[in-house]
Amino acid sequence: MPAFQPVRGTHDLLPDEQRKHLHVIDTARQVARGYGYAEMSTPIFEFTEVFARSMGETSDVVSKEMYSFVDKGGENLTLRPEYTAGICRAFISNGLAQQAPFKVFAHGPMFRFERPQKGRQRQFHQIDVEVIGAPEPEADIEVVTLAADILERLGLLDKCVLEINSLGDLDSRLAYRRALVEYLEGHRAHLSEDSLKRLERNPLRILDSKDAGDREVIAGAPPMEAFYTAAARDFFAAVRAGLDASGVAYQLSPRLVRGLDYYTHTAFEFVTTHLGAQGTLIGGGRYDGLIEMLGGQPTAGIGWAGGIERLAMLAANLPPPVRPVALIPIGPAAEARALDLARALRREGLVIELGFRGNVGRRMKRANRLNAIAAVILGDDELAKGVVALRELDSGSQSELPIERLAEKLRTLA
RNA sequence: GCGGGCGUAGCUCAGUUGGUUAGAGCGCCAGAUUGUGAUUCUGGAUGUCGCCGGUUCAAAUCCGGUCGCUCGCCCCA
Repeated sequence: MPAFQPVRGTHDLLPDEQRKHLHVIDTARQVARGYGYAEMSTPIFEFTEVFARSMGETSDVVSKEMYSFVDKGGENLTLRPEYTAGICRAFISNGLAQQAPFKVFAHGPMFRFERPQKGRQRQFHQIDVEVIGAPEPEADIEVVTLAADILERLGLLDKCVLEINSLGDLDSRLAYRRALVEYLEGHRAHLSEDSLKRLERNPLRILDSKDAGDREVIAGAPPMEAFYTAAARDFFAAVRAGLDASGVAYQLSPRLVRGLDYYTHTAFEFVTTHLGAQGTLIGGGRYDGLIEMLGGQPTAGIGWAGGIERLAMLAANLPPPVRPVALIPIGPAAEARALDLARALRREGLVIELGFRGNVGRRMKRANRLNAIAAVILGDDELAKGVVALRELDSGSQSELPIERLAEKLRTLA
């Protein structure tokens, strides 16, 4: 029988990899807490409509990348491809409008049926931050600053660039879209095949194209900012002023657009050149129309998501794994005593590893492999004297000490 | 969905114009050391050469298909 492999685009998070993920999550959680964001989770699947309505039926994610299925009750469900829609759904279903501005941090697995690539898997993981019920530019500033602080703590801020843009409010956006389509229609002959398709579904994305021919056409396109309403222009100016005041460096990217339909006003990405083609570490923006699209009262919102795999690949400052203390009993009497001793030491907060089998040599070898800081050897001789032999594995020095002083001594080593 | 590269031991990889029993390093196991790791020395085990088919006297090697990985397009975190 052939051995099973993990499903394409999925990966096991073995302890080493899991440790990196936890480092990213813990760092983000701590920084978010400092900003007053509480942690929450939503279910991994939702009614398909939650995503279809919010992200837009024509977006690539909804139209061809969702893991959708009909459950045994006949419900149309989808494994979440992103976090924002689910959190907004939760905001509505739990009647959280009273708590606005509702500020949360979340993390978890996401699912998209895409061709796997470096930094792109079918099951991947995100950290996520949302602020719902805050129409003020201060929310944009806070959310972006929070992202920058997380990146800094991970040692990544100097490896990426913050690009920001404003898509304007709904009126600005519709007016600009009309003007852009009109301009692009006049240059059809010079557009790439991909962009011709985008012209129908999501013309703004053409601004983002990497194709050389497209870029020439785009260079002559009307600028988005010319279509901002006065309110949209003021809003964006306030956001930029706030980032300046916070000392967060950014680059204006007039052609930055995002792939999901719900974005308005501020759009931003922290982009790195260290990861190949999938260079967005954190991306997000404002989604003032989204809650309403999902059936709630008109409510402003802004947030972002960061790819944990991508962040983990680059993150520095990874704390080293905890070094255990190996407890090595010799003989039946000592083994019985060791069970009790191990529990007592763990209650003291120490990390105790009991090898389950083998002679002293084998257990010492295992202790070494686990990078144990010390081995505590407990045999009949020691038992009779009420002591243990303590061997510090880095130096190799060994000494005897009374068993009741062991916890205290081990704490000084760790 | 489209294009390029790659699949040999647990890991990283070598393997000549197709030619006998497929190799190295690391790791693993055992012994030197039956109450002491790491270091040193000695010995040992481990392969459906991704899979299926074809060419050939002969295939890890050439050809086709397939699955997987990987890089890019696309998309996005």
